[in-house]
Amino acid sequence: MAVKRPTIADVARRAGVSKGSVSYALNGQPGVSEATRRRILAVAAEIGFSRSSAARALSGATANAVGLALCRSARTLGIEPFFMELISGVEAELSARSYALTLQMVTDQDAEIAVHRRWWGERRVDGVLVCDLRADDRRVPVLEELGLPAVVIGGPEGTGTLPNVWSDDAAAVMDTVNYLAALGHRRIARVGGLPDLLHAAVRGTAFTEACRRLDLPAAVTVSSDYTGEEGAQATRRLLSSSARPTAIIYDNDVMAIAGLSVAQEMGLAVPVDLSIVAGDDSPLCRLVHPSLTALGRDTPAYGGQAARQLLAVIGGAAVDAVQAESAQLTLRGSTAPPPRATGTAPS
Amino acid sequence: MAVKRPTIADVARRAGVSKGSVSYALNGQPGVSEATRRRILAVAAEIGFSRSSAARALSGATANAVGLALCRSARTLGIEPFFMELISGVEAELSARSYALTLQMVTDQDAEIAVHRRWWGERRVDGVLVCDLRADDRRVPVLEELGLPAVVIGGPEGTGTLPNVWSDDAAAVMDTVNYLAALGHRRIARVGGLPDLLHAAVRGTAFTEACRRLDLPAAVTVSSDYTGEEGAQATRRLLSSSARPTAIIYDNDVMAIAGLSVAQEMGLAVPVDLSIVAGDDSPLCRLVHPSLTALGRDTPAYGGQAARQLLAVIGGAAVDAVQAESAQLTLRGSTAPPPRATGTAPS
DNA sequence: CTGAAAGCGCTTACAG
DNA sequence: CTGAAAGCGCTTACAG
Repeated sequence: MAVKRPTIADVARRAGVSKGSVSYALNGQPGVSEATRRRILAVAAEIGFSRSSAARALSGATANAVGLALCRSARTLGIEPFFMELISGVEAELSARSYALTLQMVTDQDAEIAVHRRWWGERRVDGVLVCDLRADDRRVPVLEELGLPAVVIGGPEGTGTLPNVWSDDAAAVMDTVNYLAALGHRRIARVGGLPDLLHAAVRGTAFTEACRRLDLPAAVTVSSDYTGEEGAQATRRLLSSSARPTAIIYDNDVMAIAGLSVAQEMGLAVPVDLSIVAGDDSPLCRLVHPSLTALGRDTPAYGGQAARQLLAVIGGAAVDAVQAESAQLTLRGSTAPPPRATGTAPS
Repeated sequence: MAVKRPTIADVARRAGVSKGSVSYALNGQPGVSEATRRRILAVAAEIGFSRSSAARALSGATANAVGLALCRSARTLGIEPFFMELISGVEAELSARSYALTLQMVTDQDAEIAVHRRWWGERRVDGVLVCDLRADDRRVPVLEELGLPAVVIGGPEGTGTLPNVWSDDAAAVMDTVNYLAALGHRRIARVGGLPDLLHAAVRGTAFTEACRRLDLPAAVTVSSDYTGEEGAQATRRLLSSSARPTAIIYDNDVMAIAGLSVAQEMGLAVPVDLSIVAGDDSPLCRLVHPSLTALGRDTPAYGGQAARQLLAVIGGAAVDAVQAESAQLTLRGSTAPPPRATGTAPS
């Protein structure tokens, strides 16, 4: 038996006040005495009243919703812990402030832009979060033009006038290279992510630069799409080359796990013959044997930070870029000094 | 520079018709000539008009949104491909019909019920999807009472009058046990999920029943919370017991991977000394070495099915339970006949 | 501090 | 087929 939804008029009638007073009481605004406010709130709670989000949105208030469009396939999203952890963090922050999260999957940047335009036209969301920033990202100017509050998760470059939350990926990669070099590795390779993504490019540049500084030869980077398949394929190629690397850095956890399997199939022991570092830490890295040394950070907290910033922008605050903590290297069982036999002899 | 959002009045003015006509044209309803309809749609497209979702919702139409509350921690959600794949499937179906997905994380069933009540009161969603059905699930009577359209992902028992999408978990488990028994395994154990969850209970019962029919001794089930930690712990316990199982069935993929690592740590070769079956298939199962034999199904399609059903309920259709395909066993490298030495001698 | 009223942008009977 | 108008449930100036 469907229940009838109470409206603000029901509350007003039962409390013996006008609808306006109920609204003021609910919004915590002046205009009602403390006693009246209490009575109104009690009545509202008693009859289980919630204000219609549609009516609130229509009368000029906000939609109380934030949008997130994700441009990855179902399979990639499923297997990458990163996004779900990010979403969890975002959502926790939003729901604490009674904001809803509206999620949409898109297939490409054009579709995402269309979604943003539609959300804006429909007034469905008060603002959006932007992931996977690309070089000359076309979403940025559109959001600027629309005036739709937005926060970029990424950067610090390429965000236009939009505020952003970012972490220093370059530093994290350099730390990793330095650590491997300190162990004695000379031939370090990297399996990077989609080269179009700005953060992947930043990491790639940092990797090359770190290797150059340490005077390491042939800092090979192979690009991939973050899937296990491509991670495995890249690993096979690297390990079959004449100057086989003694350490490989992967841009995420899934590829690192795939790389570990490939090494094992090829009869290489990890970490004795090959060291592996996963570029994202997640519980997956502790599941495999040996467990993987990984670059980790608190992804839910990162998402929460972005959500807080977006709510501030929506609230009209002037918001600057926020730098989150950099990823930290957690040492586990997949890294060790290189085998002596395969070390490059000093010339 | 923020752009002004066009309203239906802007379209009406430019097209030289009334607002009512624009509405009819946009809704594909009779009341406008074909020529007028075309002109109106052209104008709407030209000025980038989208109807305000708030205004539509307020004037009696639907919210065009569907809600999903998830009761798992950020970490669990992140590492379990199942939920993100389910969400992807749901979302793909919804966005094809211009419905939004509103997502919220909750900590327990009370919180979830509160969210459902609030969504209903706010008219924020037109219906909800219900996951992780429990015995005597308290969400069911609440949704029935509110009359909020809902579809349960699970069952077939315990769904009350709510329609549901389910797959035959019992059959899948029985298939698995039969397969392992056919390989020659006699001591099969199972690492199950949260015993409160109805589908975990169904699988547990099916497992016990299948073992009984095949006259297998000691069909041990250890319960867990689906995390790698508990999966590893349960595996250690099972493999340390005097009558060590020669095969273990895990209720998801993450625990199976954790179990594989534990076996390797304990010096057991998979599948020579121990066979492993993962109760969920995902790309993770192909990443590890050996790859895992797994019970798989098309999870995005399952979510899509649920979404279609919910949209039908929202549309006022009488909707029955839908049975999705059962999970199918995909044979990979983690299953083989048991070691002969450890087989139970015929008495 | 309180009440009556306009208005947000749609949809939908209701007359023409 | 078309137009004028009421109404959805709120918020918020505006008088009292």
